[in-house]
Amino acid sequence: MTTIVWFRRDLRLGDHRPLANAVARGGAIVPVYVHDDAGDPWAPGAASRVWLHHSLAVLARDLAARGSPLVIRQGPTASVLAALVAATGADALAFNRRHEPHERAREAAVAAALAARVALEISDDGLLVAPARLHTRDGEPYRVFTPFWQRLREVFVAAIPHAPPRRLTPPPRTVAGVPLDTLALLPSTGWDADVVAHWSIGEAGARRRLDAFVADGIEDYAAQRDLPAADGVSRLSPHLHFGEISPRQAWHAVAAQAAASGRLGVSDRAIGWLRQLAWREFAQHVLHHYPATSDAPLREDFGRFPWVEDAAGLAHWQRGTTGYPIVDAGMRELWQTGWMHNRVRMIVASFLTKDLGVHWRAGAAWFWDTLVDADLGNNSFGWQWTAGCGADAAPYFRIFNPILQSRKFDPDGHYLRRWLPELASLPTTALHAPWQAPPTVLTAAKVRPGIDYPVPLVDHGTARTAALARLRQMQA
DNA sequence: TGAAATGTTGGGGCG
DNA sequence: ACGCCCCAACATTTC
Repeated sequence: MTTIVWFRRDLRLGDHRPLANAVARGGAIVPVYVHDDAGDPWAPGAASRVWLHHSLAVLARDLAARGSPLVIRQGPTASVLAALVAATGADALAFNRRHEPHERAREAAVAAALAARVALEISDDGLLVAPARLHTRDGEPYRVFTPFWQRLREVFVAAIPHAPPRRLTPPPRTVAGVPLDTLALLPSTGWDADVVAHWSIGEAGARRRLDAFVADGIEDYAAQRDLPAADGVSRLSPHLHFGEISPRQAWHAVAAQAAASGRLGVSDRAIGWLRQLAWREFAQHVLHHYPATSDAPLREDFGRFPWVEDAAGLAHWQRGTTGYPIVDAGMRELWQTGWMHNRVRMIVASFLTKDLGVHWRAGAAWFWDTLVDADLGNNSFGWQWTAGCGADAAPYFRIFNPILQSRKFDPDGHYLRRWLPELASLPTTALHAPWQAPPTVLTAAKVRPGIDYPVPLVDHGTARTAALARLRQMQA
């Protein structure tokens, strides 16, 4: 009995059903990763590739330590796996589903090539609940979050996650693979060192972060989560995207912490974080049911929205030189760390799609390349939500005022000063909108408008009016 | 998981 | 003392 376990975005040993089932059944296990970007319109971006490299390295080390090394191969997935089946005489192929359109196509190709030759054991550990299990009374997919969340809480049963296997039986004959470096996931220029330094990539690091957050952070989450200067969010998104922990493990950790502190259920404050986990779940389900939404608006009337061609504006937004400090701080945090606080993601996304009128796909593409947690479901969902064309979307007219948001959520300016050192000497009153400050204040802080820090790309009031006019144009 | 525009109210300055 | 106005504070509606 030999099982091939095909690893994808489930780069962990704990709470991994394909692996746990294979171990329980007995026999040899061949862990495999197949690198196959050809033809994938949403192949991982630069930041994701960096994370993937390091996460694979950790997984390979952990698998080797348990007795069956990771086999890395590249090429068309179906033929690579077929070759492995032939070489190992495997009886079963076990893997976790993914819900991106291109990944579902890969799964179909694999099934077509191998269903007659091996048993296919397909799990869905990337989600709390399989998409087919959650639907409205009419049998339709949910398109509004609140009823989705209520139903999810009824359907999902928190179970104790599978423990990681201690020992894996290798196949009788060593299976050849390629070295990880062959995949060339890392950039040649070395920009990735700064990004990697901000994280502890891999299953053990993910577990530590989850445990630390549940122990120390979750009770303050409701009060801190919207403050980008605070260390108030879990920062688990890249670990969840790559499957270094599962959402079930995350949910269980919260529930176990509640039980350990003698509560009957999860506290109201911790529920707020589980709710965020459910937004992730919702985004995955939406992409599953509406696979075109990585590229096309869910709301079809937005198909004729008059987006603005503004290459220069887009470039300023990407580089963090819009002249709006909260926008620029966020974009620089993204560039330097591969991550951005979610409150700031909403602000920068609103600025791009509404103040500049640039198509949400341009923003989604930039995030895709620069975020270490880039995830097709979450990214497409989030951008469509902001643009007003997605599921449970903010009404189009809900336009963020970057100055008010900045004053409200970074009142002391710690976040702005951290990412915009050229403004650090400004008094807090002037920090959120430097162009409004008296010249004497700017001079004293050594800020020359247009030289040390850009003047605003647009006037928000004017830009807002123009954005509302574009909406009326669409509706006309 | 908005913000601006508009409406309402009530305290206080002032003639 | 009274009416008038201003406007902050808050509420509602509108985008």
